[in-house]
Amino acid sequence: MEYNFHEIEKKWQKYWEDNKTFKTPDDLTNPKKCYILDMFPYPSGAGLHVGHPEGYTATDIYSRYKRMKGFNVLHPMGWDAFGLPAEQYAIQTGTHPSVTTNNNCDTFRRQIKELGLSYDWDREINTTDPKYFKWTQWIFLRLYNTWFDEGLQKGRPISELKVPDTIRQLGKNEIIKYIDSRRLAYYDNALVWWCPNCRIVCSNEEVLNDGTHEKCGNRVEKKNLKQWMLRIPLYAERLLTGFDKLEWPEGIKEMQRNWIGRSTGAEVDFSIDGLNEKLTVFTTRPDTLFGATYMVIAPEHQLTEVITTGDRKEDVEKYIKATLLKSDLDRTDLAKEKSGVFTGRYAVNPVNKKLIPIWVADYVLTGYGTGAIMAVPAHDTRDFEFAGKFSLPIACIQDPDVADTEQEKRILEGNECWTEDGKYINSSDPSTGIDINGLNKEAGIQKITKWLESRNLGKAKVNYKLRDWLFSRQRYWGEPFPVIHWEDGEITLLDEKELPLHLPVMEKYLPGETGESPLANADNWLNVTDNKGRKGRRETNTMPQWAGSCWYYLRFIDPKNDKMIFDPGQEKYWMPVDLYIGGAEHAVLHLLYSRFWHKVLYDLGIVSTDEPYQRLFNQGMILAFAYETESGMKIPADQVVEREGKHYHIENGSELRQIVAKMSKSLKNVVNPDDVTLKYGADSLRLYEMFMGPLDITKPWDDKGVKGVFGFLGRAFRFFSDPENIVRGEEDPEVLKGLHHVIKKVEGDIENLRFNTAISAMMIFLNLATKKGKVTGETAATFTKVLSPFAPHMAEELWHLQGNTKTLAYEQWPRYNEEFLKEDNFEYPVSFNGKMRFNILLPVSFTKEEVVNAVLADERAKKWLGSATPSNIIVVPNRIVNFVIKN
RNA sequence: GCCCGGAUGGUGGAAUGGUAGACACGCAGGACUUAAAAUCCUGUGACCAUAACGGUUGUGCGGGUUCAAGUCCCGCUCCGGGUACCA
Repeated sequence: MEYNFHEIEKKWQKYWEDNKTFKTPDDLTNPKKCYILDMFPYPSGAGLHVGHPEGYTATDIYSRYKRMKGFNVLHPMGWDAFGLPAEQYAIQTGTHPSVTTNNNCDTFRRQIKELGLSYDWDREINTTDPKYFKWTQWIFLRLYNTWFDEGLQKGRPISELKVPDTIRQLGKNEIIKYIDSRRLAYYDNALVWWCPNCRIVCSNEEVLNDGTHEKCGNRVEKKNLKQWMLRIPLYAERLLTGFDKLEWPEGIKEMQRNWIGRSTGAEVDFSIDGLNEKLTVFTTRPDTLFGATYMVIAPEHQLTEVITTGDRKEDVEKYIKATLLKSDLDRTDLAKEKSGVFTGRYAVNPVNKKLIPIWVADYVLTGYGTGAIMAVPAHDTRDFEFAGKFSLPIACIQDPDVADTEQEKRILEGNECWTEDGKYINSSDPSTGIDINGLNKEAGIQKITKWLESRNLGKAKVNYKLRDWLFSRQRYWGEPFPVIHWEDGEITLLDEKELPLHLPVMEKYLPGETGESPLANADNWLNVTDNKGRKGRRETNTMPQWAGSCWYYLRFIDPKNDKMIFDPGQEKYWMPVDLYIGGAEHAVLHLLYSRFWHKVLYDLGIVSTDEPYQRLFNQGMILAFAYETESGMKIPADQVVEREGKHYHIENGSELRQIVAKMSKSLKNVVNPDDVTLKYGADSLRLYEMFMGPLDITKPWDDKGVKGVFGFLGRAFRFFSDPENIVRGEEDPEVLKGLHHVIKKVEGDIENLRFNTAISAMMIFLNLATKKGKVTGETAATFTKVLSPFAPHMAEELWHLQGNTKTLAYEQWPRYNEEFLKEDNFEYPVSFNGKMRFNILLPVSFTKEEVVNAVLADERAKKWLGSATPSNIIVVPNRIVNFVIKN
């Protein structure tokens, strides 16, 4: 029978849909459960590209396999549908973003269904649906009403926060201020990049070197905007320790650890000469205090103005202005040439009471530590560079552990920077009573930190790179904050019962010129009056796209519940997510934010697990071939012709190099899954996506490769659908061995997400079966089951042709029998000094001695051994024989 | 610069420290066909050699550990991703 994939695929997709084959079981008594999740997509107008089906196919195979293994499987799909493109389109055309979004979702849903993925479509969710974002807003209320108890390392309801009496005495305003300062969500000014042309806040990476916006080329400016922020750094420690139990790729854990950026050190207070202020610095090297010869504060530091003396004001102000104009990248670029100005003021070094000058420089950042540093040029490369440029003193306080005496001399004289370990010198002062001379780094840090703490001059301190999360956008198409700002300055949140707060319908979606969200123009929606006549305005910022994706896995558990965020019993059954697959581009942000929310919900008793995603896997990017000339000029794929495996320019005939690059319109190398499905069918697309290589690596799409798996499916179908090939009676032992081998191999490979080798094992079996020409009906049925997670349409069709009337989706996964896998003989590779020379077939039961004797009796061994006597003979049973000959 | 990942035939890739190149693409030859496509069969790392057998070499580069290294260790080169002076 010919392999008519179009007909087969249409037929079974309809069957699955009509019969709701993949509806999640309601019976929660089955102890075997598996929650398998894809990172849900943003439904762009461009439709699916071949990168999407990679992860989706992987989870689909895993889901189908787990069902056959008797698991209750939860495998849902939905849309992360808030986002800029729909809003931009609305600005241009006036079409409401929900219309665009729904159209895009329809396209995505159709395309995904055409791939035969076994989602439970009854659980589809959409982050832009008010029934969904009602609960996103609900979580925001929780964040706002939670504080972090550092002692218990746990989030707690704000009602449990004790306000100190000293604050209480200061009155209502101070109490509110205190409470607000402890909430996980707070409202504050934040300095952000603003593009006046696009009327949008830009991220650092969107701002180019020359200070222009990468999207429009216009100059951006720094703007202070009122923003919602989330105190994620409070959870830094929990986010770090949570990794321990998780089955995540080590590299991803490492990237998140680096992002959180824990560092230990000390905070040290410096008093300021002539002012009743102190300057606190964070340092990882309190041991180098004696080497601190100047200080630097960030231009944005709140004390900069106070510290600057009259005669220096002009210079400092000029410098601050210049800094504000630079993009962050610019600031770092100029870092090669460090810049800074003297404030005219001096600080007192607490260890020796020496006066050291205070400078302002943009290499010190406000966002990290305390925004001020003590500079130790002799032992910090940045400080060394800066001191060199501005002729500041360099005091070496550590005799370096270095063998090179010339280098040692340079370091001691302050002509070279030393950041490694060594023995302290010049590090004592009788007047303050501290002496660490002779100690090494570790001991020095300990001693001086203790000394600082005993004198109340500083304390040990852990610092994180992780910063507060800027959690608002000046956009229309996002979740509205359930927040009202009253005329008297009070901020209140809507009551739970008032949710969801809908987005108003508008005619114009353009943001305001001043950085205000388009919502500021929705007068009817915006202005509110309470029952006492007090006037207020709703929050006009909306939440970032992260909000919806931070918790969607929880809603899938009980997506239609309109009474609660989800049913706790069902949550307890399904959580945590057992397998989570998505692109590595979300390695840090999405996963970190999502873990943070989850931990807050856990602390509040809303979810039952501390971590959301037990096992994580990142699929690699799919690239495509592209072509370039000898000189490296890129040639669009439609201008390239292939002859005898080589590539030539269609016009001038010059030979081109095949390279691997990202798919892009300009290179004309974008692959659309619809084209592949049309030509080869969904099963072939699925199979090729998996056969290309390991799931986690970056790999190029090759249309020719699809032909390979298409050929395999065609051969398989023709062979197993032909009654002449299916016989009764005993199975051929070789076929039986092959069959049980493939069951075992595919099973192990699916568990380890190594689908490429599973497919090649199936190819090997098919090659064997076709060579034999005949298999039993039982073998055919078993192989059909093994193939079914990979090529489900074809497998259902074969299953049907084999006389079955029900779907095979819930058939039991075949069990392999080790007995059939046993070999009688093993073909030993025999090597001499590690070089393989020949093979010899011997019974597996042979002892080492028997093996050696059998090999020595072989003519070929005599040839390689010659007259020499082996000094050693290594026999690894059923693996290798190696003769060691010394010459 | 730093962090993470990678480098194996013409191509994608396979290989618990134990026969490097499974499986597939491509290519070459053959069968079928008036012909092509499709399908099927055979060969295919490179080099040397042959009537045939065979041999040498080979996993980015240089060292090392080991009876044995694509795999482990040290030092590099190049490529991809992330990040931007993190005190």
